[in-house]
This record gives sequence, structure tokens and C-alpha cells, in this order.
Amino acid sequence: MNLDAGRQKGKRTAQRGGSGPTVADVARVAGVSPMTVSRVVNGEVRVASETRARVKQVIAQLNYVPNLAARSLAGRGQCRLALLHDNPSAAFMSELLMGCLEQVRTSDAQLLIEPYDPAEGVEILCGRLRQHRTDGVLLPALLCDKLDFVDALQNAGFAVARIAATQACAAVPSVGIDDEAASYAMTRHLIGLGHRRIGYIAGPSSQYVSSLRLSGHTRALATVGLEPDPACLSRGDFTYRSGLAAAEALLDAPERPTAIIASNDDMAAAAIAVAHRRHLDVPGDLSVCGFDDSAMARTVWPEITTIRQPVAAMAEQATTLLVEQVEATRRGMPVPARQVPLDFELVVRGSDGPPTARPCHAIADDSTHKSGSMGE
Amino acid sequence: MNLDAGRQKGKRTAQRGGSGPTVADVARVAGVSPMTVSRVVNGEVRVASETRARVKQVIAQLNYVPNLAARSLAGRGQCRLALLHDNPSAAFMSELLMGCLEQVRTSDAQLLIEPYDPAEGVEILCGRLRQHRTDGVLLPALLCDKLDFVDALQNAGFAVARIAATQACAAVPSVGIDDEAASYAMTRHLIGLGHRRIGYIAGPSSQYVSSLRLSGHTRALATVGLEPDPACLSRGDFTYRSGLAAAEALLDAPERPTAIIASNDDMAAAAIAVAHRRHLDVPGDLSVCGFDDSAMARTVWPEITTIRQPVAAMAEQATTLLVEQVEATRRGMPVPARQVPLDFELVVRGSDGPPTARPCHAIADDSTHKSGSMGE
DNA sequence: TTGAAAGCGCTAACAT
DNA sequence: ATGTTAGCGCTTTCAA
Repeated sequence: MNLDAGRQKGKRTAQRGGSGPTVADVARVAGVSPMTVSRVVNGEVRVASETRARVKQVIAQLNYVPNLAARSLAGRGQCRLALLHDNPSAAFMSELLMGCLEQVRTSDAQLLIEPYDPAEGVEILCGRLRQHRTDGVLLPALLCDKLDFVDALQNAGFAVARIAATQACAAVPSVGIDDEAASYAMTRHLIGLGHRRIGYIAGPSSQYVSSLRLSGHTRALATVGLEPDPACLSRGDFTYRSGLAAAEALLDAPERPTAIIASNDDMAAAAIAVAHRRHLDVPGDLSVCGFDDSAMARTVWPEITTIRQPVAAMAEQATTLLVEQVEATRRGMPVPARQVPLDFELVVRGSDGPPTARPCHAIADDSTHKSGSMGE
Repeated sequence: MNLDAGRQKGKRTAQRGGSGPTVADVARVAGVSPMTVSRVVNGEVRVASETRARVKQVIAQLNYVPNLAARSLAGRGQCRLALLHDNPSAAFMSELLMGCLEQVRTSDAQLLIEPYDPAEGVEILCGRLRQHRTDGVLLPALLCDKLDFVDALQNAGFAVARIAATQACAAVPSVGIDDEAASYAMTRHLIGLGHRRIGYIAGPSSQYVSSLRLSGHTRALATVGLEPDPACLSRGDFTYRSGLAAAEALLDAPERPTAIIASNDDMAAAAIAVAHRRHLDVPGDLSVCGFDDSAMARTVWPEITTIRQPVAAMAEQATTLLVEQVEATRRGMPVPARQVPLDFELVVRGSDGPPTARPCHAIADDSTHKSGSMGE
């Protein structure tokens, strides 16, 4: 309200363009010193709870927001994080960015997006990072599974956090879902619908996540006494094109599966295309499920039932972890590498249904089942 | 090298953790005052070219980088930009973000991502923006074509820049490609390949961009004396699903087209799916082209020949424009709204070829034709 | 538990 | 054309 009352005394306040109230303003109104305000804002302990309450109240009343520039100048040195970027999926990157940006803003860190070309060595990369005064590195999917790469980064003195890693590694902080459990949930879902003959399109065996997802599938099968059948297993390399061939193979089997689970959405979309080419109705004649909830899952028709990773949340967590680490290291008290497991979601859309039963074409759009999953 | 030589004299230099050399360091080594260094760094005019050279040299030698926090604290008040976000395409957003971030960093501005739900009124939005002390708003695709919305924002006192706008509007700074020209180029490309019977899947007439793209197509047709044929025109609403129906209609025509141009990639992908369902080879029996170069264009098979908008570049430009505007306004000297036209690219991939000729299945991968285009 | 003083790195506004 | 002075808003360090 009469905020200016407080500002009157300032040497030459008010005329500044944008900035709002400062610690000094708050201090004056609350009748304390700027220092105390600072303490309250930063949640330090040694403040009388009475004082704290009063200050908080004034802060709210004045709508005070700390000036980040000033804050970082004054010491609590802003840390610089680099988001390494080689994952070709724009959708993934986009959501990742949203999460990082959000957290980076509240932690008052700086975020650089650093493209990484595997062709250039880690050495070169480290050089570039150092030039930018990078403190910590955010390692999203794929990249974070190259353990020696991660190692090299750590040895070079950078703090590291892994996002959506599938290789376990206790020495590095990580956030992610439990792929095995998610895959298990998906197959259980299909079994629950009544499917017994389920084709599976696995990823390339060179990627660890492939075996993780496959083993979740196999475990689910086992719960109803089903043995893995070679005729029901086919491999792709996560591209749409490879999904085409894999789906053809599955549907060529003497006894056609009533459902196909692809280990990512691109391959699932390909499976749908193949089904359509053969004039099979999806999900009437064939259920198809994916994994990842990428953009593809919602653009093709019918929309794909899939597993959603909370990418933004993961990015936020990872950023927090990283900032935590950097600040701890600065104070010379390293923290243990935390592993943060996050929940996945089984998103049921229009591409699956009970076997052989007639279409049920009503798209069960977007009703999502929350599904807990605890990593390690 | 012996950077410390310069730092020796400082009261208590060196021991700081991250930060590198400061203006003072540079000044000392160069034998000038900090102010002069500041002037050189900011490219001010009134500096003897000799002095400037010397300072620049020292800057390079010391690897000096200005501390943004200090800079913004000291006055040249960092401006806050909000990127309004309602475009569902993650790929678009992602690239947009990359561009913004890059430019935001070099202009020393702050970027907030502000989701916008059209359901909430502009009023609410403005309130939120003001709370965040927003100076300028970045308006990407779709949103920026709602002229009254843009107006409201300007009237509320925010600087605005439009990205990939299709509605002309001289009062607001904009960057984007010339959709009409791009569409013209695409059709000319197909004509050059020998196609004469070209199906076209337009966007909904409610979006201005649809007519822009359609008219470019029609103009190209006219260059070889072709009249627009109703049987060759079909409409979708930019979704994959609508593309399915539109393509069916086109291919049901008594005289089947030898090529289909869809006015975005999702619908083009749908057209390919329909073609495959009918056992038509793409591009052997039917060429299919898209628009936008979205992720879809490279995930389906064959990969889609399409028009690429330089989204990142657009975002950079727009950010620059916006910062320019905000700073001008602060100094009370408003600048005219600039319209910046950017070049598009015709990206030739595997989904098109000469009519009826046999496949030529060799994917002409990623060879891209630069193609100039001047807006308005 | 609180406050006072000093200064982070930079740049306006005034000297010179 | 260059230098001086003073402070941006905050936090650190030290004192009360």
C-alpha cells in the first residue's frame, strides 16, 4: 500500500525503473536490520521465531523478491550448470529444459546448454566446460549411461547428475524411473486385459535399458505362468523404421499375437502402421503399446498407450541434486551421491483393449493410472 | 599465463573460488582505469583506438569475461522476458528455447517460461507477468496471430515480439519466414520433378497461415498454367488423424494425384500411412511433402521432404528485437517495430521423386537447398 | 539472537 | 579521451 512511506528516508530511492523493494525496505518496515531480513529469507536458524514471523509478514505485504544479481554478486556464488545435449529427441529435451529452467531459477544457478558431439573427445568437452566456468554437468538419458564418460567428467572435477539413467552406478547422483518395473506394469496391464500371446519389440541389446525393459516384461509373463516364446520376440533399434520390420516379423508368426508391446513409442507407431497396412484394426484386432510417452504417442491414431516418465520432475530433481553437490563441494564437505527414484505413469489411451473382443473404439483418452515404482 | 602478476596488488585477491579476472585486473595490466575497460567491453565510441586495442589484447590474454551479475546490479538493469508457451509442439518449443537461451545469455536478460492457458483471460496473464516484473513478452507461433491478444499485451505496457507470425501487423516487431513463398517453392520443386497432378491438404481456414500456404501453392501451379482443381484439394486441421481422412479423399479421386503436399508434417505422415495402407510405394507411386520439418518428418519412413523454418534463429532474432525495444523504452526513446524476414529451407529427403518413374529409392538424405525468401 | 561494516564487479554521473 | 566517486542489493565477517 503506502510502500513509499518506507522508502522516503532512502537517500534517493523510488526513481529506479523496475526493481521493487529491497532488504533495506523490508528491514525498515519490520524494524530490524537488513541482515536479519537476509537471514529470514535464507532460512537460517538463528533467528527468534517471533522476529522471523514479523519479517515474513512484511515480506509478504511488500511483495519483496530477492534480487538474484545482487545475491550472487555478494558471495553466495551462483553456480553454473551445463546441460549436455546429444539426445536427438526434441520432445525429451524440451521437457527436460522446462524442469531445469524452473529449478535453476529458484536455486539461482546459471544454465548453459552445451551440445555434445561424441566425435570430439571428452578432453575437448572438458576444456570448453572449464572455459565457461562450469561447476556441474547435467547428463540426460543415453549420455549418462556411458559410464567411462561420466567417470572422465568427475575426474576432471565436475559435479555430475544423471537423468533417466538405466545403468546403476552408486558413485554418481541419479534420478529416474525404474524401467524394469515400468515394463512389468505395462505387461501386467495387457495381461489384465486378457492377452496371453503378446509380441514384444525389444531395443538393441547394446543398450542396457533394452534388457531392463525386456526383463520386466518377462517377469510379468511369468506371473501367469507364461514362458518367453522366441516367435513373440523381435528386436529393433528404437527407430520407426526398425519398428516396421520388427512388427512385420511378429505378425508373420504362424500364431499371430493379440498384442504388441514395443519398447518405445516410435516403434509402437511403426507397429500400428504395419497393422493398418495389413488391414488389422487397432485395438480391435491388435493392441499396441509403447514406452516413453513421446510426442509420437499422441500424434498417431489411435493414440498410443504408453509409459510416461516425469521428465520435467526428473530434471528438477537432478538440478537440485547438482546444486546441492556443487555447494557442498565448495564448502569442502562432499555429500554422498543420492539416487532419487521417481514414479512413472501408465498412460492408457486408444491403442489397446481386450483381445479379439470388438473394437471398443471409444478412446479411453488420457485417463492415467498413477503407478508407484521404487528404484534400487 | 602469469595472470597472478596482475592480481598481486589487489587487497586480497586470488583466493576466490570460481570467478576469474575482473575489470580491475584488466585495467591494471593494461595500465588504464577500470572505467576505460568497461567502455571497451561495452563498445562505446569515445575511446582512443590505440587504447582500445591494448585493452582488447589484455582482455584476450587474461581470458576476461564480464560478470553478468555485477553488470546488472550496477545499473544496466537486466531485462526480464517471458516466453509465452501454448504451442503443443514440443519440438518447436525446444528449438525455440535453444535460440532464446542463447541470445538471452549474451544480452544478459532473464527468461521466464510462462505457460498460457487461453481459458484464463489476458487480464490474469498480465497480472502474473507484472508480478514477475516482466518487461517483454515473446510470442511464438499460433499465439502471436491473435491480434487482439497481442494488442492487449501492448496496451498493458509490455514490449512484444512475435515469432513465426503469419498475420502481418506493422505495429509489432516480428520475425518469421514468408509462408507463401515457402509454399510456392515447395510446389515449384514438385513441378520441377515433373508432377502435374498434385493433391494438396490445406489447414483449417480458420488459421490465416492455411490460406497463405495454399495461395503460394496456387501461384506456383499458375506458373505452368495449371488451374486449381477441387478434386485435388482437401482440408485437415493439422493433426495426424485429420490427415488420414484428407489423404483418403485425395486418393479416392477418379484420377489419382502423383504427389500430395500436406501443409504440415503430421498430415504428410498420415498421407504416407494411407498410401502404404493402399500398397502404394512412396515415393515410387506417390510423392508426399510436408511443411515445418517437425520431429515427425524424420521419424517416419521414408523421411519427409519438407520446409524448414529456422526456429532457433528466429527465436534469437526475436529476443534481440525485444531486448532492443525494452532498453529503448526505458531510455524513453521508443523504436519503430522492425519486421525481420528469415530464410527458409527446402529440405529434400526420401518422400518425393519424379512421377511414375521407378522408385529411385536411394534416400537423398538431408541434402538441403537453401532458399531465400523475403517477407512482405 | 542481532547488528555494523565492508565489499562482491560493474557502470552511471560527474569530473578532468 | 580518460579517470574518480559512489553505489546497485545482497551477504560475509566480525562485533555486540
